Amino acid sequence: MPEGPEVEIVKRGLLAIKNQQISQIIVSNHPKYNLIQDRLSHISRVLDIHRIGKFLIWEFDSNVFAINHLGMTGIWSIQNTKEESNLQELVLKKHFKLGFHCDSGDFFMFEDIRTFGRFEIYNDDPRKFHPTLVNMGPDILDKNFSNVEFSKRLKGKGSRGRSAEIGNALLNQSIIAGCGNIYKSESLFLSNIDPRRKVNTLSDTEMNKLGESLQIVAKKALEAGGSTIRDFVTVDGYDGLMQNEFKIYGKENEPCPNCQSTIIKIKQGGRSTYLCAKCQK
DNA sequence: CCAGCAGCCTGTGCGC
DNA sequence: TGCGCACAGGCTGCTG
Repeated sequence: MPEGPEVEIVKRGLLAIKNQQISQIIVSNHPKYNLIQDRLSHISRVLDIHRIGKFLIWEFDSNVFAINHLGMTGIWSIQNTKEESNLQELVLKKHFKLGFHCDSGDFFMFEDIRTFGRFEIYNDDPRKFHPTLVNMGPDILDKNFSNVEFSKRLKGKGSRGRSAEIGNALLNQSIIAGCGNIYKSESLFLSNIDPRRKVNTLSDTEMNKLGESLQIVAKKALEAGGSTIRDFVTVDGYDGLMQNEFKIYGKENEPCPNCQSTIIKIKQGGRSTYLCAKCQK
């Protein structure tokens, strides 16, 4: 579901839980979740929530951490439960997975339709040792984003460079963190680069331009409150507006905003990719 | 080390 | 109205 900017927006909303007193943790019976109840039994507060790429890292008291990923359809929301019946209703919802009930009455609830999401408990900060997190590439929202580091990872370690298509490489989080299928198409369009180009054919100038474009698109998405195609909403239930700003994503058969030629849709690695074959070389 | 692919899931929208 | 199919914003683990 969400890419880096959407996860950042979710994180900012969730920070409302910081330092609240958690009175009750409710976990669904789903096999992916039913074991975490015990491992959360000693926690009473959230100290902080961090984002790394599309992952949220929850930092609780008692030295407990969680790796939380929204997958495609994970949704956090803040619900009011002044009446006990409200709470019962919420936890019975079909895709309810996990919830933190606070003394204030706030109920922080995680739902996940396709259960691609995760909430896994650790006794140390997983950013220090979890391979996926340790190897994460530069983040598209990082103010100190390094084009040098991005290019280095894009080129890979072999002398011949990567043979993957750039459209696929941008979904590799160890190359660039926080980019997903939508912003992939948007930033390649902004860079005038054809998604089918092999990474090892890109010039340094093109890589730099791509690095810049990724940041421009991500920043714009963040300011627009994220993209709501289907499921994404803020924790307060608001849709994003970035989908109204798309230049290319989802615009098959529509005219290119630059040159008016017809936008095409192709399959790359099983995913839809949109491009203007005239503008993107 | 790298590229490609199946698999994990449910819901929706389309054509027939 | 119902059925089958393709598709959906992501990641992991396996193969070669």
